Amino acid sequence: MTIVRVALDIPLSRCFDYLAPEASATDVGRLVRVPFGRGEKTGVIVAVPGHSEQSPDKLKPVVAIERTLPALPPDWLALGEFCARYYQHPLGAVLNFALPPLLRRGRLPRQKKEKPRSGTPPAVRPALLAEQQAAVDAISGATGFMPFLLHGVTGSGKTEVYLHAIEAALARGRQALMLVPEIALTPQLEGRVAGRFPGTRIVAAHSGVADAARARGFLDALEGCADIVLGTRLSIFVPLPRLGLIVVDEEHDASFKQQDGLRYSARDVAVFRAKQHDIPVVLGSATPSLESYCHARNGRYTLLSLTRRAVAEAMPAVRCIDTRREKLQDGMSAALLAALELRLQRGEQSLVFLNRRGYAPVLACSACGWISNCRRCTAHRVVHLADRRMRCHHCGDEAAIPRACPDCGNQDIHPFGRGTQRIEAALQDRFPAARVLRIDRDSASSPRKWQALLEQIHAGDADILVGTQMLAKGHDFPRLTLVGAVGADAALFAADFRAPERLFAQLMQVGGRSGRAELPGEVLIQTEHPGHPLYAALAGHDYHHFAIAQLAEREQAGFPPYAFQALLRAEAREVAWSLEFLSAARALAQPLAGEEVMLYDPVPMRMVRLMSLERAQLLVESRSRPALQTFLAAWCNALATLKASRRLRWHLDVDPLEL
DNA sequence: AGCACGCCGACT
DNA sequence: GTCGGCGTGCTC
Repeated sequence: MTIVRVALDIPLSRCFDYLAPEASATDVGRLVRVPFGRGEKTGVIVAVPGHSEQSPDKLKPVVAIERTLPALPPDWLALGEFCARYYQHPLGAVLNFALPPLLRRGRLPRQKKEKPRSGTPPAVRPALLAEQQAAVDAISGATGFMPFLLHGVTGSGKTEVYLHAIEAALARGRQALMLVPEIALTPQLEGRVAGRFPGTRIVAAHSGVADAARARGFLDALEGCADIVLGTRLSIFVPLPRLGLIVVDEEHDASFKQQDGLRYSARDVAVFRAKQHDIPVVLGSATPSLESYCHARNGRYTLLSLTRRAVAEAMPAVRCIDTRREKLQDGMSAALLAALELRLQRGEQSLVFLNRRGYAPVLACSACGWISNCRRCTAHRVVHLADRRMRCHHCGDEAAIPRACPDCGNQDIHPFGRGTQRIEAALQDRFPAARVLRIDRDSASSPRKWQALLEQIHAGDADILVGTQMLAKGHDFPRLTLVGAVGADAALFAADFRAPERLFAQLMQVGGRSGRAELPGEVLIQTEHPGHPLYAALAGHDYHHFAIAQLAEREQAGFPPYAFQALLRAEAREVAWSLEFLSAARALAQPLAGEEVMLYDPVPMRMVRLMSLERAQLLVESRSRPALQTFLAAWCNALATLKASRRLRWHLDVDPLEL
């Protein structure tokens, strides 16, 4: 009697065996409907083992094996098994996550006639600079697994390198996979790729794609008829039998790391997958993650550099404005205001960058010390003057702005600090004739509104943009010649050891928005630490200097990438319960952690309360990834047996981005 | 995760 | 005497 081993989407790491009289080894990778408990579930056949550990009388027969779909290939299952092992997540849950929702439910997309893509002639291929050509040659010439770090300054034409490398892969009859950080960036990229490769089947894979289309794309890729898959982090799980190249654009971007469920890093999984397929992988960025840069320096990755802007133009002039001696006007220095005025006179656009939306981050009573705290989170409710409400940016808790202090009745309550709305209002007040446009998650709340704002900017219907990091990514504003950064210092001395890395990348990215076309750009950074090495490196456009200094600090402190980390987090109604669980988990870990694994003490999280749950975490660290992996596997096993683990929510985050 | 079983408090 | 609370255990 044939036995099939099935991975099911339940929070258990083991698989379940079933009887399947007509099954054979060719059914590995097929979806299967099985009885489970009182009901039925859909799972994936991961093996057809000769024997079962389970006593034969306990084995139930499968309901049906889905044979109209092609079986998922062994390498796809192996990818899932790797993720399950590495991220300590149940295999069934990983495979379920990797499948498009429609297939997950055992449904098939309606066979859609392939709409023939217009046979427009390929878009013109701009001539490559020598550096670009060298990068393309290196990537296309790679045989077998080879990770590249493509470090290219803003405007150096990284995308052109990707497209050439993809072209070479297609010419060899292979498929290409390209990952980008955000959905918002895929449509324009899709257009560019489609224009470049007419006659190829391009599949978009991200959460914005409708269920049927997503399943269709998945199956097309699986059957080998899709040539290029383009998408966000989840597209790393699209099966590609002829895969020949993986590209991860903006590889430093935090959105490649999933922050719930299967907490995987699509960038890291991409490298694994390239190794698995024995193909090259290109990680591209103007500000590479220190992890990738470290690999490039120690020779594990090949560094490809694009140092020159493809369109002949200078890098923007970056300058610090020392705000220590000055009385700021609405948070802005005289120098910044003068620079804005100059752009207004010249009819050029400016951008004031400030990573804080709302009017003011907090409302406070001057008499009794009352503060607009959120009822559910350890956070302040932010003043939104536009709709006269105060709102928590973490949980959405909101209320009307009170006329008087809720505690003492004092009418003298004030907003403190400033956000984009306040800067917008101040600028409008100061430059009444200027068209000030605010771009943040409030003003660009839907794709339609975002699109409208973009069109407004491009049409030249805006003089001063006030925006958050939303504006930093992927958009060109030809008439933008000034970027002013306000309130950047906050990240300089933040508790998170990755904060400087993020700040540098962010300022580099937002600075890169200025000075395209023939107009030279200028970046002004308001700071109380004008001599800080981070700003000096930024002014010198010297990523390497900054990165090397940061790596030295990290090595000194024993932080990643010189150590590997995992975080056990717990959340409960009271932080004491979370801490109690973590203490028990730590006790359990003690005998499992050898010399090489370091256990820290459980601590409340920096923002203890979120959505009425109080959180704590326990950091585990090792210089050796294998040692950490071995430990985590054993620990996870033990944790499952801990009965306290069922009374609260907990999860393990391997390679966490935020501590 | 679901879903049963199972043993202790307030209700017709 | 029952209804129902959620602690504990199992699912091939």
